[in-house]
Amino acid sequence: MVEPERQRDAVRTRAELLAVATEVFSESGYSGARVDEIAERTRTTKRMIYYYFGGKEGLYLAVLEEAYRGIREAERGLDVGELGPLEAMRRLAETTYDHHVAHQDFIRLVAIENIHRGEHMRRIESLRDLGQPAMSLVDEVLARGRDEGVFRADVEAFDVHLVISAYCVFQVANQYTFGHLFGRDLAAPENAAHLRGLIGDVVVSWLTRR
Amino acid sequence: MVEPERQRDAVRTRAELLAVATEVFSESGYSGARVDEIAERTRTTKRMIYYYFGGKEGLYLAVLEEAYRGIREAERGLDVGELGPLEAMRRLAETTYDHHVAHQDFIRLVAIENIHRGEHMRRIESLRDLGQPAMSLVDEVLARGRDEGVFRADVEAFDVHLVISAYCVFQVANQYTFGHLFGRDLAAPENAAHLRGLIGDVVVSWLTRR
DNA sequence: CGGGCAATGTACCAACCAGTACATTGCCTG
DNA sequence: CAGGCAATGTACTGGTTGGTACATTGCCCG
Repeated sequence: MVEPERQRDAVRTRAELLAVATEVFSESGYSGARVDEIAERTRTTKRMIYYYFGGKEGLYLAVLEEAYRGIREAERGLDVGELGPLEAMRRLAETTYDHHVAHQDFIRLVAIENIHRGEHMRRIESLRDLGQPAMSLVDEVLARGRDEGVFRADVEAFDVHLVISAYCVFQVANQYTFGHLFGRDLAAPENAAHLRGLIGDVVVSWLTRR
Repeated sequence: MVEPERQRDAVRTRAELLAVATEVFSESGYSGARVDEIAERTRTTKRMIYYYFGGKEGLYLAVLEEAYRGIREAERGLDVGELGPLEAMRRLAETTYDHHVAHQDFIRLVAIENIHRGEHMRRIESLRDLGQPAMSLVDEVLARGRDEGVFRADVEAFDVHLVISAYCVFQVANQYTFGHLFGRDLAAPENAAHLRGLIGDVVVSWLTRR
């Protein structure tokens, strides 16, 4: 049964504002984003931004929180339980790569938030220690590999997660400057397979005990 | 002989504007930066920004060009000729780490430029293929290691440079969000030695032939 | 040493932009 | 079905901000 297209729908209005705001903030940064532009791209008006989110900053906070929530959701879908530690770790790294490439808006929001030294993020309670689940997954695979004697024992999960994140975030976040400096396009489809395999290789050969 | 403090000094005025603008743009981003604030932090007035740089964007372009020029200068100081390929590569990675930690303003400018999809950078002729020198250094060490049989032969200099850059840039560029998500401070001095050694370990164990 | 121009300062403007006062309308509940 | 409130629209504002018109001043060169 399709819902009748109501003229008034608080949920839809709020959701639409949030979706458009995510786009605009991610395109232009916090200061660069225009409240009027966000409203214009919506079926509603600027007035509603103030009604639902209090103001530009409140809207940005909601965008940030929602974006992180979405990422956490996506992370939950990952399961490497049936693989051996070596292949599991490779899968982890390469899936993280895919994941980042598929969520460029989110990476851009994170970059923007870092420009502002994380001052907004710090005020969102639900984001505290949000990284834990992702790191637990790494830790699990790492521990399994250590027990089986295939991984070296002197590396922490945090370090592994850091190396993987750094590589995958950089791909997206710095694609324009890095690409220009070296005359290569990190986002070009023909490079994807190689770049994807690269982080797998790096992590596996780093962790493999010899 | 100390120069007399002249009241008028085109060179000094221009340089001061550029230095302050670098700070302000790096602190607040392109849209967030205020022309008036830049002028206020200077011994001169806003008028001079338009006199020397044409406008806000011209000033930003000059900041970007100058920042990249400074980095290229710094890179030239690096010499790993007397070291064996293994130690040279480690030195390369760890020095890059030091270098990025020491030039956070620059990393922030790069992040800002990426938010704007590199549209300003593309218009600066002197930045075309500026990455070449840095990559040549990596290539040299890599080739030496391959010849001596200590490095694997299936990795390109570009890939190595990418992995190192990604890790080092991430440390600085994402310190706020990553630090908050995991309750760790990437910039804390007590973590520096470990984080520095980490990228050395990763690169060396990745490249080492077994 | 004085004319002329580079360099600088002051005061101002018009557009922009986040935010709001006030009116209105549709939907749900009793 | 009607009354009340959540939800929405319109029109406006005051401060901000990039940019400029016009005046002035100090330095260098002939």
